[in-house]
Amino acid sequence: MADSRQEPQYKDAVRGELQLLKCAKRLEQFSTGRFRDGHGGSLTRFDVLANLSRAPDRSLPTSELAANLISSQGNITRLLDRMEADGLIERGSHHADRRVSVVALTENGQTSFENMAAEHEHWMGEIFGVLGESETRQLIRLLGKIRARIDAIDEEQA
Amino acid sequence: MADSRQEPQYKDAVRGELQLLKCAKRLEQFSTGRFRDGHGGSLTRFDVLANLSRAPDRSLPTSELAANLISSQGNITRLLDRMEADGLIERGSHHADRRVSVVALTENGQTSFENMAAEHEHWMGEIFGVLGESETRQLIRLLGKIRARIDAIDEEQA
DNA sequence: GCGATATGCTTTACGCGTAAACTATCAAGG
DNA sequence: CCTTGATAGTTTACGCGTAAAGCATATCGC
Repeated sequence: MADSRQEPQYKDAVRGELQLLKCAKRLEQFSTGRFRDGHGGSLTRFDVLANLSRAPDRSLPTSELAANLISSQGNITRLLDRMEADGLIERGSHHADRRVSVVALTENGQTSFENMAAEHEHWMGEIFGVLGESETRQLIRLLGKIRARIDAIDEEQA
Repeated sequence: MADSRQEPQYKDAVRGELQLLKCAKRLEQFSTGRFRDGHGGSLTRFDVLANLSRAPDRSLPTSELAANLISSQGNITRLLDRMEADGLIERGSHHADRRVSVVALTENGQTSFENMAAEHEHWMGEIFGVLGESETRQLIRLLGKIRARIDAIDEEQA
């Protein structure tokens, strides 16, 4: 901080950030838009369904969902409220710990998820097809490095 | 759609999407968090200030701002309401067309922007420093291809 | 001119993100 | 026991995104 020299790299860094954010926003817009038009869903709802569908008995405590989605606890509550109202999930109680509420996929939620997943995979294939396999893996690798770096910086500060 | 063959590429495509979205969300979280702690701002507010700062006389009609930010007109109104309340911008009227409201940076907004910009550049340098120059450019290139592909697909459908 | 239409912005209703305060429950140590 | 502290969820207040309806003003074709 004492030394405020301008490394040439910095300009590309800001360009990189912009490109990254815009690209992600565009992608999210694309997916959410398609989900909205087809089913009632959004990308986040899809993510919830995907997590539940992968879970051992298609159910998870709320807190584990919150950990997988990058979203705060408080938000999950309302999200699940709406999804429960739409009949995609059900909330039950944990046998041993009365604090936790267990979220389970309904039949309806499961089939809804399967339809969405198939479409979603198709779209992503169309989009990432523009990069070859090796470029896609390259992209994944670079993004991973960025993410790890951010995590590291945040930990330093803490 | 008739042919639902599973190309091996598809799996990497979905992985790529996830990685992209998570990385971007993480980055936005990082920047917004730092801006919030330091100044009152957020990444979006910063973007508004940046656009105004680059404009010929530090002012732009609302509609042009809306075009540069990826955000709907309706949202801009409230965003500018808050920023005006915070004394960062001022709204005036257009000399010829009484429909348009012209947004201008205040002194306060300009200095606030300069501080934010310096910090922001520093953070991005720290983060993207983990990639070399060539990898950063590579990342920018790949993201550009993805974005162009999405635009192309959307246009096809339209 | 003047009605139809387009444009710029605001308003409204809502989805989804955060942080922070609150409630209920559980687990541990005196 | 029973306080003390951690943990699971909910609630609240708010920022910021969308779409759609509404209002004022311009503009175009008659």
